[in-house]
Amino acid sequence: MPELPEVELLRRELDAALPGRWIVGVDVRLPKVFRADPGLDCRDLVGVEVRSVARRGKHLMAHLSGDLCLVLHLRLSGQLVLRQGEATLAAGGHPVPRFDVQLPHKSTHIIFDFAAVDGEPASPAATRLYFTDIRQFGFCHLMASERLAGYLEAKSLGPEAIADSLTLEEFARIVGRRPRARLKSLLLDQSAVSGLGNIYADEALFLARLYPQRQAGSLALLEVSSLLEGIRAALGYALENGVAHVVNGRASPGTEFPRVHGREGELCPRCGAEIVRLRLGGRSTYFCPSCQPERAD
DNA sequence: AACTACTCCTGGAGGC
DNA sequence: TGCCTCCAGGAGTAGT
Repeated sequence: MPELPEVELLRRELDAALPGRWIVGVDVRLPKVFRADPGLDCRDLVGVEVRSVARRGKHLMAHLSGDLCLVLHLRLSGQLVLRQGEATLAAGGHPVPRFDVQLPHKSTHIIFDFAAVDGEPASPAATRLYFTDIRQFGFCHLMASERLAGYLEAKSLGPEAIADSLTLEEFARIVGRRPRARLKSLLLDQSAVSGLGNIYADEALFLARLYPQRQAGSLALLEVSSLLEGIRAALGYALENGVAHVVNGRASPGTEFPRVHGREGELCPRCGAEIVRLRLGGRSTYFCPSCQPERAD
């Protein structure tokens, strides 16, 4: 599912391709996925220029001319594909359906049309951004730029999981604030640290050799440090080497990343023990019972 | 504070 | 083949 690495890699592609382009049309095919603040609607996007594409946690923010901002959240299965004619200029988010299929299709809910930019032929192939979401949980939200800070504030997002500014000292403080929380739940809580989802939370705990059900308050400082390193390593690996490929809760065969998530019954790449699945808060959690023992020795 | 359960939704998998 | 049930999950909310 799109988590921080998927969203960040998509952001980079969009930020390389969209700024300077003007929106000339918006086709909202599924109204519930397009939200707007009072007094605004999708027609206000026509004639607006994209200035930059930013990210906070798993939220994408397109900063627009006219003091507007479009916030996107992909949730479970959202994806964005930017096409110019047949060519794909940017694509990311949930890998299903594949990025190279014919667009639009029945799960394409919003289409943004862009005008040609300077240097392109007078009538270039149409440039379109397709918002697709099989499960329809993702959304776009149009608001005035000045409203963005308040909007994000209301989400109570914790610090970015990969920010250099997230020091061990601060992370220890965050962990210490929820002493009874299970580690897995803590990592999924966007108000603690933002950006992790089910996949990378499992990977971070595996790298840190920590049992997902450990209570946060039971960690020694060295373990808190390992956990922070595990988070950075799991996210950093995905940002540098390509994102984890997991579909319907199963890791793709033949891949080595993710290492434990979606691999129940497979062998731990570190010690060879069998990877176990646990249901925690209604969510599947995968770990190695040998590398991540219940009690620290 | 921290847990569970439920909601939104579709598509894929497995059972029979 | 087809119908049924279950499962995947981010985040919000309600209840305990």
